[in-house]
Amino acid sequence: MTSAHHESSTGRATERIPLEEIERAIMQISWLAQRQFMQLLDEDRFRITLPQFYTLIYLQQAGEECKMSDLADATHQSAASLTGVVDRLAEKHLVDRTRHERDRRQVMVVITTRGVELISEIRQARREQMQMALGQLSEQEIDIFLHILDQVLSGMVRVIERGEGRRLA
Amino acid sequence: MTSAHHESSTGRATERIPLEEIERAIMQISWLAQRQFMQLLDEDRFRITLPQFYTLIYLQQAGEECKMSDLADATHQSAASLTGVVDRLAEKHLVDRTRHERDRRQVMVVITTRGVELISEIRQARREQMQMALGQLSEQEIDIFLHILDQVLSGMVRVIERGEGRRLA
DNA sequence: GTGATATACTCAAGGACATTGAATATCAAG
DNA sequence: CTTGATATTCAATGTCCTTGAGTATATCAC
Repeated sequence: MTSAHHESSTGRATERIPLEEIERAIMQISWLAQRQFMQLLDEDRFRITLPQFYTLIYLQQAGEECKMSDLADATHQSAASLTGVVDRLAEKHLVDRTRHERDRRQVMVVITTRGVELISEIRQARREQMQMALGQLSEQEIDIFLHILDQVLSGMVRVIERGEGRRLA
Repeated sequence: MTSAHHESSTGRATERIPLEEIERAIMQISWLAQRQFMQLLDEDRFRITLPQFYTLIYLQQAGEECKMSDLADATHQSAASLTGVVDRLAEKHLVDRTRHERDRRQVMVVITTRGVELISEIRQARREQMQMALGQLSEQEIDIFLHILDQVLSGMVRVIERGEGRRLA
């Protein structure tokens, strides 16, 4: 799995369609990104998990307290699963749980100052890793890549939301 | 988390460097790709997990039996973790474990015919999802994207191998 | 005002997989 | 034969995923 283009460098007898190549590359990047990021997050200075991290990221971007149900939807986690994730984040004082001012069924979650600081440190460490990984790309390539990544991301959001809709049906 | 470019569409007071944007986009794509793929793999017709899938993919690409230690390295899983993953794959008759012909410490793993078939079906289903996600890209964009993805992947492999080397140090 | 229904979140059970450290079996070198 | 190294598995613990159920609360219809 060390080369994304391995099979294509062999004979051209079987022409590869580019979408398959992209599928494979995204698959490998997703897996590698996940394993690499797990290693980084497991360092002594951080000690959080991927689901915890993405939950914090969402809360930070939201800028204000969130409903558990919105947080679950946005991070594509089930409500049951998210309850435990937020439990562990609260134990680490990275989030606080509060009540909705009017609707007592709803639990609100907000990132703490400590949580914001942790996210900031993690992103700095990530930036360093990413710079190592992407250092060979030209500025033009970076701009094009970014533009296409946005479109890919939009497409993926549509697909996953459709999949979740189908599951609720 | 529904727009990869959300913050950039706000005021230009704080200029974003493209590497940060790429970092964020890759982070989001990784997370979404993982959640989306988990849903697909959990369908009744497949019923395997991400670690199981990537382990099978590697075995299929290897084309022959692999040592457990090589398989662990290539898939970035610990040997202890891989033992359980291979246990469960064997229970589902997707892999077989055999002995090394000379070195009895080594356990060899090979994908079965049934495993190859499952991988094939999953990739077909993935292709359909990816086509939905990427359908809006032009052929030129696809070619450029693929080219850059390969470079990104190579860079990430270097980073993760460096990280694992540091851990062994 | 009451009962029915829906919503929001949590709990419980079970399974998968991640970690660390130890155990066991085997191989190679001297 | 001994010693050190290697390969894999085991055990304990923690995290997170699922499904289904439980509890509290809000809304709706009459």
